[in-house]
Amino acid sequence: MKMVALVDCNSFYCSCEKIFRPDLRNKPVVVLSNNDGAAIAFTKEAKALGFGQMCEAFFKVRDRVKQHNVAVFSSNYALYDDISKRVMNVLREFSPKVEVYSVDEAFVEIEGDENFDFEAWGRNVRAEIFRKIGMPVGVGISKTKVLAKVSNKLSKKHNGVCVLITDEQIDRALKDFPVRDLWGVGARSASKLSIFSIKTALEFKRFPDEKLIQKHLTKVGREIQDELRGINCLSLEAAEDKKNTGNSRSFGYDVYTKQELREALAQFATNASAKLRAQKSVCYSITAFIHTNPFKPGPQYYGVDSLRFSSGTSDVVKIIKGAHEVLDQIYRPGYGYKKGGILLNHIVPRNECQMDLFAPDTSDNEHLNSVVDMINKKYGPQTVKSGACGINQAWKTIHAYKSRHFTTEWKDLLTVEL
DNA sequence: TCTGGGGTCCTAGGACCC
DNA sequence: TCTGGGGTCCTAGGACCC
Repeated sequence: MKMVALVDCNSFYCSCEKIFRPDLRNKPVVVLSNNDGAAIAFTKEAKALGFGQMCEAFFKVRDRVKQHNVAVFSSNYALYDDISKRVMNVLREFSPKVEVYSVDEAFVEIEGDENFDFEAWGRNVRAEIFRKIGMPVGVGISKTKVLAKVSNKLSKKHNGVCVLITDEQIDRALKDFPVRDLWGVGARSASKLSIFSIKTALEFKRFPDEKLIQKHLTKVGREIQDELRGINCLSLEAAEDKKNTGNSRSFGYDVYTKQELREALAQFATNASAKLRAQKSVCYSITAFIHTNPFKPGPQYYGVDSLRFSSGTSDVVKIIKGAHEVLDQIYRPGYGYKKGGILLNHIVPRNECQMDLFAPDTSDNEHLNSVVDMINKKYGPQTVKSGACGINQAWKTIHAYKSRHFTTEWKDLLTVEL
């Protein structure tokens, strides 16, 4: 009997911060988005105080945060990524089949006969992850991924573990489960379903006209319906290489000069090309964009364009050059730019990459790139990079409340005094 | 004052081919 | 007073996810 578990971390970003701040146990904690613009993660204590509205502008709640003594952190993605990897490694001790679905959750395949105690399995996973990492997780177990998602949501009310295996267990759970809360059903799909008087997951499961579902919700909706019926449509998948990758940021202030945009895009190109090399891939084209602040009154401009490389590349020098060429096309003086970014497209594994016989310079400077990657791995990200990225980077995102890189930089290692 | 960043999948429709 | 039919590939846009 194969079952699927969804394991997800509770208030992941906040929990990462709390690992290194035991004084914050049971205290309200909030983590902010880039630029410290909005609150994006909350502990249950913070939610109880009325925080928890996704993307609430931070300046609006700053006074209330102080008043309630809420701990505030800027987002520290280097820390969260590292904690995530550690959690996933513990999961792999429990099953060879683990699909990392996002930074804070994973699907895990469990095999067991009729006598297997799935509940105990879930409790064990929870205890181990907390013991080894200090991360609290919820575990939902059922027959399919969609049902495991439902089960996981219900686990919050069942001390962190929920098992839905028999038809009675499943239907009882689906009866009170709003269809909008199903994985894959967004606001659009939910409102379409309400036309057919489908409000709960059970009504969706039992809705007989599959062709109608296909027509309005496409194949995606049809498969969700099947998964509710216990039919596996969405199999567990091994981690695959990214098909697109990119890097973009809001700037700390409105940027007017092309020189600053050149620096920023060079930095984004540096970050994205490192991701590409880490998965041993190359890309065939690059897209760059810059745009003004859509929330500000006044004239708006959105500039975007792409270019193709003559051959597949992951060379940071070529990718920066590409970003700058696109910038030359899209830059319009006079605007205050709030955000910029780049995307790398048409990604293929490096060993499947075809060379262009007629292009003048097709060879990546592989030696240079690998030495740079090696140094940055050993001494920390950004130890060596192109001068095109600039030195001061005044445009950079604001991070006023950032914690240290406890697990990824030697200089930030936590010291404990006894 | 501020309003994130990084992805995936599906479909329709245009371009192109024979 | 008609101007094929069938197929593939690519892209833009929509929807959704965390």
